[in-house]
Amino acid sequence: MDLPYNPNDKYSIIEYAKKLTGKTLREACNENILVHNYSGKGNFGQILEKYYFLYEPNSDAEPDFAIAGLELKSTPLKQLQNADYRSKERLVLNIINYFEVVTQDFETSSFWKKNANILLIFYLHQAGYNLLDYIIKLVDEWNFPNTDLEIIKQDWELIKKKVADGKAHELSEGDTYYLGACTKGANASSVRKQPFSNTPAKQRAFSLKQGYVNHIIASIANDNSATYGKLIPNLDVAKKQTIEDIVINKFKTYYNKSESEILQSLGLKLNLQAKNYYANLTKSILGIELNSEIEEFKKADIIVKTIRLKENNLPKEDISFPTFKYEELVEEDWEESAFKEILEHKFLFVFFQFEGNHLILKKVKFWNMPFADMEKAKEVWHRTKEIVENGDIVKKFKGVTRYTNFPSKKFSTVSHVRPHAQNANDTYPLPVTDKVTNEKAYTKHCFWLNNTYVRDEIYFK
DNA sequence: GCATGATCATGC
DNA sequence: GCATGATCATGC
Repeated sequence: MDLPYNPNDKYSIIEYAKKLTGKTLREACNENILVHNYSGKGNFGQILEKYYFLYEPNSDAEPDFAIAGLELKSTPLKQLQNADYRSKERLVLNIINYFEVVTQDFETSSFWKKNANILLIFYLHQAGYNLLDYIIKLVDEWNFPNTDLEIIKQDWELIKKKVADGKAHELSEGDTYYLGACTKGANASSVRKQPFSNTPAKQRAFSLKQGYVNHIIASIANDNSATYGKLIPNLDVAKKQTIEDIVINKFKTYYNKSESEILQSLGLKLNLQAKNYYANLTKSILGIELNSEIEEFKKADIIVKTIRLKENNLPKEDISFPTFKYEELVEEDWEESAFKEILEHKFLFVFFQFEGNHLILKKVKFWNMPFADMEKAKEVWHRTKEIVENGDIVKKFKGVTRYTNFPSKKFSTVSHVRPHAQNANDTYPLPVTDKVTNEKAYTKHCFWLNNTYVRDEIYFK
């Protein structure tokens, strides 16, 4: 069959692909597209392959254009209030074959064979639109810069090691920096065997973190609106030190110094009242300009939390997360819940401790939630969902309705649910009317990490 | 002194 | 106007 491009020539493929820019699938493909019978997630890509590139979708280990060595990926964008584009999600690459990965080296791995050179098609996802009418915004090839590739290789090695240790079922996206092991499959019961344990493991795929995809988007779109400072300046450094090594080394210089001593030795004057005070202090210690973002943190979706410990080592406050909408919570499954999504991130904790009125830098710690604790967080989430579903939020106690049934600190060592609102009248609608109050809305709440959990499982470990 | 509920301040 | 990080108030 005659193709409108040469599938053996990378530049011919890219040139043909770029004609998609500004178009929808409906506009770019012939009318056969109207009888497509692809449904469910991933069908944008399948339609693109069959009706634009004119080959049958497959699940080969080879790149989609094998001779040209090019893998085709289409992935959604979302648009921010300020009109900027961001990735709507992580970029899912090939499935991790647990039996195969432990026998491979990175350079000859099936991951690298398939994904060394990717042709990316970014389309704007718009709620309520037929996917044939999503507008394709950006098209270009992507090659990994060598410093990024070094980190991706380290991530790949860590995933391999976890499988080799018989812990494929404990994999988490938070384990790694740029390359994640994300769940892939219809639901939590999509499991498969692993080589060194009898415990079935969830099906997972290699994926690029959302923050990394944002970096790709900015790079392809030549968007230089944000400035970045690097922790890792070049490949030599990347080969010798991990992100973690570099950050901890830089902070170590200031361990056991007070905030004012740190500011003084950095020659820094910061507004203590400013909301970004701690973020700026962190940047300064890491040698990043205050008006710049930390490139590696952005790419790895790292969440930085500054903790102030009391003299007895207990964090002064619990850690809050964004409020949840009751109506959305009851529609979610744990696996794709907003709470789990946050807990799957890599965190950097910066610990200060009070000595009288002074705050002393004690240590920094990279952390992601261990598997067993994630299971405990899941129980808190399930209990919360159940309470909302049953309209069972408000509890009568001694005739007074000032308590809720939401899981408190007694329910779990890991997490609890508390208000997080402007005031008691700052509410979200309830999917089920509360049985006690007959109210159809309730004060905004969120999940919190218990301060005792932060002390025992993050600070002391 | 902590758990729980409530609220504030800043910045986008 | 609201999300986010931070903090306060009360009662046990």
